[in-house]
Amino acid sequence: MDTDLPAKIGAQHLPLRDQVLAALRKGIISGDYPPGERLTEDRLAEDFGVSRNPVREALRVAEAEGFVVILPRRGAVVASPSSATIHDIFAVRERLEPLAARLAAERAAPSDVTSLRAVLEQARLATENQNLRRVAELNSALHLQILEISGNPWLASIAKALYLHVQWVFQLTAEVRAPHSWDEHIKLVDAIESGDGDLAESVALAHVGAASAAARETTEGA
Amino acid sequence: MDTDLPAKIGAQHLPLRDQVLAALRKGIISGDYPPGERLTEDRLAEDFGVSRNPVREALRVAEAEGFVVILPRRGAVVASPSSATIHDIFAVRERLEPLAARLAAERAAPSDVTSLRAVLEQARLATENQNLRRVAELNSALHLQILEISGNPWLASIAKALYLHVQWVFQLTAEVRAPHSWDEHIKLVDAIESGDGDLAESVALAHVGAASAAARETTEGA
DNA sequence: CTATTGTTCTTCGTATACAATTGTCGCTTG
DNA sequence: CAAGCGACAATTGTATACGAAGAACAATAG
Repeated sequence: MDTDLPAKIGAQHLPLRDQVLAALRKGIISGDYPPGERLTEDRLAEDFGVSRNPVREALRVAEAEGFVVILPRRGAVVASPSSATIHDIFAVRERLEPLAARLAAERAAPSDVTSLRAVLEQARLATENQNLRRVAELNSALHLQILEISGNPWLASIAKALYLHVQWVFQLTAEVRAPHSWDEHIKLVDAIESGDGDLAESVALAHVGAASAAARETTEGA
Repeated sequence: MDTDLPAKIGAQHLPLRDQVLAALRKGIISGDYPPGERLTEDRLAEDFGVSRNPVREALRVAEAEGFVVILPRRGAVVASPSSATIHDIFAVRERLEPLAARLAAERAAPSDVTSLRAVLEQARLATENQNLRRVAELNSALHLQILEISGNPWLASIAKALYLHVQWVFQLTAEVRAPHSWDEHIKLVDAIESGDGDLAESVALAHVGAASAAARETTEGA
């Protein structure tokens, strides 16, 4: 059962705590560590084949990111995203993603646009091949690229963290919504290429608004 | 030279790392640890009278919050907020604070409003007494209370972190701007009390927009 | 049968010790 | 005299050890 993460990462000389943090995030998002699961330091240390120190540091960051809650002297448990949490996260996203789209439109270099179009093209191919997993990956890549192009590291960092949580919830609810966002993504890239900030912002708002509504719909009953 | 922070905090049974984190944040914001300063773990451990472990965990969180930059195998240095950083932070704040004001207006209970008015009254007294430091504190308290009233913990957490950075920069540039925001704060609380989300949002936008412009003005040359 | 108390056990919090790496200073050599 | 090489010192990365606090469970008394 030993995950033996150093083998996975390869010869990269990244600090262990970063590898642990990445593995922990992945384990939580993928559902391997389901919400409410107790995460004792010893257990994680054994799972990852490291000592408790890197685990502790990773847990502290995971707490700051909202993936786990740490109770003093009680240990860490995987957070349980409620429908209220989803609602709150989307409320923030509805403000930040449009801002990112606007900034991206105002700053995008031609190379940025070609890069976005490349992702779009790959997504089209993946859609034809019914490879939903790949489509979801490319959707994430598109959003993350737009955040980078915005040129605002703070905005990118915050929105990225929120996006991770959205992916987590979608994973838990087995929601996909990949085909639906297809047209919207094209329009979004078009708007960014045009350099029209207002247009990009409104398109992004409609896009994230639709996703928000869909998320509300699927999680409201939970 | 020993800060001896446990004595300051008192009999509170908070984990050491949290006390270290708070002291570290305070030291950075106050300017005791100026931007660019190297923060070796041993030095901080000695400054605070604890071992390196709590320091390491605090540094990790401080890095996630953007107060320090950690280079692998090179150690931590206090971040150096550039004018671009200020610009980026305010760009995000201009979206989040108005959202918080809107939500606060839509959710505020009468007790919340009386609490806000109490802060406002204290601020008025402090202004009369020329106690600028106290006025700044109360300004912070007002903003933080509105964030809490919004009822969105994610929004509150993110905006709070951004606000800390704004305070930091204002501290570094010796900017005060306390009297200016007086009228705006009254209008903001009025809007929240009225329950008009649109109004509260627009007032907050004008408020943070003014602060943003002032910040740009003072830091642009730096 | 239930409630309360005492004990045990798990788990965290902190400190100390050791290994690995990197930057720096000095020396040598072209 | 400059440039490169090597050794040393300093600092981080990781592991291990010990002490303390809280929770769970069992036993006993009412």
